[in-house]
Amino acid sequence: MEFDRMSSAGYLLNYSARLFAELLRNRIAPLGIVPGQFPALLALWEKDGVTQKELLATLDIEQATLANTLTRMERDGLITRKEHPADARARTIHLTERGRFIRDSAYQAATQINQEALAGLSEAETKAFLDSLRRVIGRIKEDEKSL
Amino acid sequence: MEFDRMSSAGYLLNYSARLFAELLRNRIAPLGIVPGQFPALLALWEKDGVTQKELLATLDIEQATLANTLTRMERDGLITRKEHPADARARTIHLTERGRFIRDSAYQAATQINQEALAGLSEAETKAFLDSLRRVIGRIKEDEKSL
DNA sequence: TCGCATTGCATAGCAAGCTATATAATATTA
DNA sequence: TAATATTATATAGCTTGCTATGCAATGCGA
Repeated sequence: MEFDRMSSAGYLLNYSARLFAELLRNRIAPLGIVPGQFPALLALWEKDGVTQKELLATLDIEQATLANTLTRMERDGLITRKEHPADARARTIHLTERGRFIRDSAYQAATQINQEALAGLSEAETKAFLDSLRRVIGRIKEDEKSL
Repeated sequence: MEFDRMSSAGYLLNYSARLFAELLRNRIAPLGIVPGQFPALLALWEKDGVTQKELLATLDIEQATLANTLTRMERDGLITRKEHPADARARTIHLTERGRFIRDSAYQAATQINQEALAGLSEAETKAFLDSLRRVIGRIKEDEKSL
């Protein structure tokens, strides 16, 4: 009556994010990776051999979340971690051969999912949609600072 | 280079959903509730005394997720569960006084958050944005069926 | 250079989502 | 009506996010 979920940006964003994640999960399962590993993989495909701290700086998650994700990625044979040559606290993160190998298929999967999910929108609508998303994100991050 | 997160609907949706949830979490913390309880509360404020199955039918989550959320809501003193008069397998779900009491403040908090987060968009842009979200959701759910 | 602050990472513990499976009660059917 | 199927809910175990905290190594200032 008074609060319609389907008119609430917060609700719609949560729901669509879950649907997207599910789609992606199904699509990349054959590659042996899961959605939470995607951002870290993207970053490592760009630049390998970095420390956790350097990797973290390129991602929008918390340090503890990344540490746990990296542990699972190591368990799954996607990365290895070596001692840092100069700082015994740090470790450098390296893609395994498998981690490197799946790159193209993973890109393709993600690109396809985005295309399919947005297939109902025109090119102009898609542009506006992504732009609105970026502006909403920017707005919330501004807001947070002023707390 | 080849895959820019900030142009990926999936990434932007995940990120904005997390930011929204964080905002909501902070805003409703004083009420003693958390974001995951919101949809169930909305439904119960509309109609109380229902079974888990009836409640589930109005939500977009899985049965097991709801069962766990209800257990936490009971622990937190928001609901109680009574034996169903006619079916010993089922239980009816009832808001406590506290669960009923926070209704208006919770509505207000959610409404405010939506407004603030969308404050950078014009009315027309907001409309288009919500409409795109609903269309994307619809599209993915269609897709899923044909798997 | 010794002591303290900072830094890099890990761990604990929680929420909220999922799938798969268990359990008990009810309903159906041979 | 006895055996079987279905239904309502709960539980186990996983991921992905979070905050708070621990711990060891490094860096810096007196």
